[in-house]
Amino acid sequence: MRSRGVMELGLSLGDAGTASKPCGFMEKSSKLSSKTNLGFCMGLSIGPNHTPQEDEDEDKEKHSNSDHKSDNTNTTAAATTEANKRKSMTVDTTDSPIQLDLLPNTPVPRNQNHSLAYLVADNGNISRGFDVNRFPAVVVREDQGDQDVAALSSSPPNSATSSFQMDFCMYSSKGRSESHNEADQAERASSRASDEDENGSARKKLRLSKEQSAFLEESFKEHNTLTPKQKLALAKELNLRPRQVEVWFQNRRARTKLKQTEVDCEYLKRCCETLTEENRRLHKELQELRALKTSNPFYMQLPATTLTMCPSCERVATTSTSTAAATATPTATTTTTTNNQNNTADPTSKTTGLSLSSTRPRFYPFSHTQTHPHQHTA
DNA sequence: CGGCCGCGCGGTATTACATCA
DNA sequence: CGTGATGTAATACCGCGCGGC
Repeated sequence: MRSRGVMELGLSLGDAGTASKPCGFMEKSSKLSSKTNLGFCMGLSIGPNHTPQEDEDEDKEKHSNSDHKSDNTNTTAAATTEANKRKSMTVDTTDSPIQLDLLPNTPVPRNQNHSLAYLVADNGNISRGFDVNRFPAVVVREDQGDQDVAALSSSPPNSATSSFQMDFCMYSSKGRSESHNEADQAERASSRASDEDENGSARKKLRLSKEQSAFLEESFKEHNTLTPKQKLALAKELNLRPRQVEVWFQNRRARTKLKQTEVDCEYLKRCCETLTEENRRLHKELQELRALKTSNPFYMQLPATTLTMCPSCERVATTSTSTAAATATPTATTTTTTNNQNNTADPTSKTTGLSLSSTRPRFYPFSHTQTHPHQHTA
């Protein structure tokens, strides 16, 4: 992991990025599955079982072969080659467990028009839908002559999303908006499918299920960047492609940063307002003192230390030796005791690491006296 | 030292969904 | 209630820079 982009403003978003427990998300699978009717209870993986070492090897292999390369490809030729690679990879069943959704409740299938023939629920219902975000259609569908799959598979070889368009599988959509009924979703899915029939290059981008998002969120709380191993494990756990997991984390980091920037902007805005107000107050105070000087020359003959400023609350106060002056000029002292609300919660002093203290007097020859115009609770 | 590779980030396009008139 | 316009969030991609090898 790099440290380059880590919270340049020195802010922390709570859990994000604080934990360093490796593969913490691995511990969450059971938890998540139990609390959210996560659908994938069983996987019929055609490939061998994976040990961590195998995952690592697989990771290496994928990186040497992988879809990731295309993201950094600058030439069209290379992109085309990579797209072809990816397309061919979708036939590889190693990473393509057939998922059986065992949810008792029957959620709304998202893409009902995609074949449901392979879906088995524990109550015996044949139901569910395919999630185009999941496993490769070719594995189970192409030999069925499914026209949707045929349409999907007809993506241009140079389409950067060709493999993605073929990624789908059964899934539970229980968490999705309940405002959409089955017919709705089927209709929309059908619409999408027909769009693809017309234009095979249409990008297929469907939202992750709530379960998937929640799981990713939990993982993000554990660590906001992923090692290749973690990425692989997450992808397997959620039945997503590693690239999807990677992209999700990238976007999640971007969202975090954006939100933090907004918070910082608010902070700075308030600081600016506070300082403006303080500046105005000080100007006013200065004018009053000047007026006092001209109207009451004797006042200025008092010792210089009679007007001091409290370093903690930054109010001008009069000492016992200036009682007469204070009494004579109640306006001045009243004005200067205008409370600075930010003393107890200086917005710049917390997580931002920003400090406006340099804009304020740092040292005052101040000593609290009995005539201090206010009380400190500290 | 330069090239390659992997990765993160900023920017942006695209899509899905929500809200409102 | 249905529908189109609009806004927002989510997902995905591209290009670039950086650091390690």
